[in-house]
Amino acid sequence: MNLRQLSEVLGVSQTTISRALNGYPEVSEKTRQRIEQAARKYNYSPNRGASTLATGRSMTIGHVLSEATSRELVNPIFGDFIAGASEVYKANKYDMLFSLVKNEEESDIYNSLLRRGVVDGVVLQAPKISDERIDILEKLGIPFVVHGRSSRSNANYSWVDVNNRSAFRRATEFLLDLGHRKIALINGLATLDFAQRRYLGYCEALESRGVAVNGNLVKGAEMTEVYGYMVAKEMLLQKSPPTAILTASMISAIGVRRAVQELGLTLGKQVSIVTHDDELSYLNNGQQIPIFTATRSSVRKAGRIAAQMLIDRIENPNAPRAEMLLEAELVLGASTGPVQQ
Amino acid sequence: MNLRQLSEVLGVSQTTISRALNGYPEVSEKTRQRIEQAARKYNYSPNRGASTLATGRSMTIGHVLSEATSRELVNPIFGDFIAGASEVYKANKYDMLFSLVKNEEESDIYNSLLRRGVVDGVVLQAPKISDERIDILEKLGIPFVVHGRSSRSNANYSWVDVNNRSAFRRATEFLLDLGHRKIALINGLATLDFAQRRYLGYCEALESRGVAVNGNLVKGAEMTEVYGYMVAKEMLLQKSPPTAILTASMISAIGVRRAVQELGLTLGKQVSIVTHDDELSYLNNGQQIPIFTATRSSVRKAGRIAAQMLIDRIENPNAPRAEMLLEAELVLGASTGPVQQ
DNA sequence: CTAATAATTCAAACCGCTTTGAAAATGGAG
DNA sequence: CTCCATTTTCAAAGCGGTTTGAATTATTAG
Repeated sequence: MNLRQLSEVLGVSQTTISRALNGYPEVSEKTRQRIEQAARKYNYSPNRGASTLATGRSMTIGHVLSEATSRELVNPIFGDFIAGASEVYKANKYDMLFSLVKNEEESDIYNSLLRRGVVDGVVLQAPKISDERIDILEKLGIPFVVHGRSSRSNANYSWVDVNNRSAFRRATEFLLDLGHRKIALINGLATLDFAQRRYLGYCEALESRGVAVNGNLVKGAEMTEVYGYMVAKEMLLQKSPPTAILTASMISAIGVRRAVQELGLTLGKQVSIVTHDDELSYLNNGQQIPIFTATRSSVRKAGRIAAQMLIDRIENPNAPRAEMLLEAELVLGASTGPVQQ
Repeated sequence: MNLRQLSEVLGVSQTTISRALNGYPEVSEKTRQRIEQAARKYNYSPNRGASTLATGRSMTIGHVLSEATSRELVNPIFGDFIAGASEVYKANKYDMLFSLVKNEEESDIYNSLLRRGVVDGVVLQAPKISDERIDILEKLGIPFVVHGRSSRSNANYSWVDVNNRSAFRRATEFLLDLGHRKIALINGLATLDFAQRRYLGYCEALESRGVAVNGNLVKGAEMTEVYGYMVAKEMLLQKSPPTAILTASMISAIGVRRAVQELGLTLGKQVSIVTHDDELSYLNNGQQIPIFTATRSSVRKAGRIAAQMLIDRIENPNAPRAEMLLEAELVLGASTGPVQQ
């Protein structure tokens, strides 16, 4: 059933139907009722291609996820982030388009999505410290929102981010307070902005207490379980092993725990761990007492906020850029304790 | 730059350009070259809304993910599955549309996506033993492919699935061979088809060796780390605890491991674990020697296959339904050993 | 060199919706 | 009851492609 057919059935012009269904005031309440009822009865919804063409709006938002060219890695937080975003999209009648691209194709895809009128805006994830994508999007003039920030960019864009720096400063200070001095950081990929900020927070805390940053105790790569395991094991076997480890995600923390236990050490005794907990739905950090002491911030919430910001930008292009800095909680769990002599 | 503008610049009709770009034979190779070059130069791509309208094809495939109404849970395998699918979509110039819906809205969404011409087909994930969605899709006449199967449905649909039954039969037999008789199963949600099949495989193996299935040793729910932990702990504290545990995913296996270790037991000694490994990119099952003995099958590969099947169905609606049963490998890891006296 | 055929190119119709500017219907005031 | 202002409805013009059937040009045969 299309618009013309419905208009014939109802004996009313297509204009009137369109107006009635899109909430324009030029149609009487009585007619609107009648039309809405008929639309339901005959199972009519406007064709997407046609309305896109007529309005110039696709009612679709793009999420582009780039995978490292080397290893084909999917970010574990991805699922929860877009789950949050898609709640908001649905409420606002947007659809979500998803593209997975190799790094080197990423600039093209934006151009292509925009040019073809496939999306009305995009969400940028996992920005690098210096990220040319932001400039590309700025230049193309697509509405976009960044999940995270890009430190070196001086473009004026909208973003949602966790206060990674202060979270990791606090986490490090907490470990210092427990007497730890050899504190390792098993970070995310060093080129990513969030990892950089966490590193800065970590350094700040150490330096404020007069503890020198030891390069051997800082590593970063994609946050897999195996990576956490490998690095932790290596560090713990050094002649002067760390007594505490900060790690960038629950997944890598699980790997670190495996290494600790394999070496016959006990969590919270010989080795303390603090991680960052994105509150992934399938990976709760324990129940009453968290498994890991953690800096905690819901990535799903971040998804919701990013989605709403983007919709606002799309529907009101002249509004000023929005910024939202989410503070992480520091929750105390079973994985930390005072340093042992 | 749109088609009309490009045609004016080139001094060629719109028809010719469209044909040249879409690979029709009615245009000379020389003209085609010239047009393709110009398209690149002027950054022209056909508008999606317009071509959707003209062709009736949206070149978009929908993935609908339903979240349990009670707990807002995102399936951890989701990311890798769609990563696989989206490789294939990209190669075939399809886009991927993603909807997260509450269970009760799921039937509507298909109707809506189809009616509005938003997608050309959909992928159905996590089918239940008895799943009305399959009938809905059948009735609507949308091309679709199921990731998994629905045992009670007698509809004739295309699917890709892991041989869950034989995988878990083999895994159970393997544990029996090691002398285990008290073997627990920590399964996925009992309403899901894959969980049912795994349960059947488990029962088959036990019964073939004359071991009775003990209802206290079989549980199922969403596969989170915490769930694995809780159930394992409870079971291991029974008066007659299991000596081996089968679990449905790496995530829950990690929870089981936590319980085992917390009770001061050793993996592969007092307690053996076999899990199913979907080969998630961020959760490798160890390196040289797998952490867990596991039935292994790449969910990313399943995503690729499902995508290709669906594209085939869309482009060739009369082709017979396709079925693909992937056999899981049984890989030996460090989490299993002979039963202890 | 012309006629017949094949290879290209073209103008126009169509896909289904939104939206404009004009026309018709309704209501209120004089 | 007429006239004017206000509501309500309408026909038609896009939006930007694809595709059909006709017209043009190039090629080959006679």
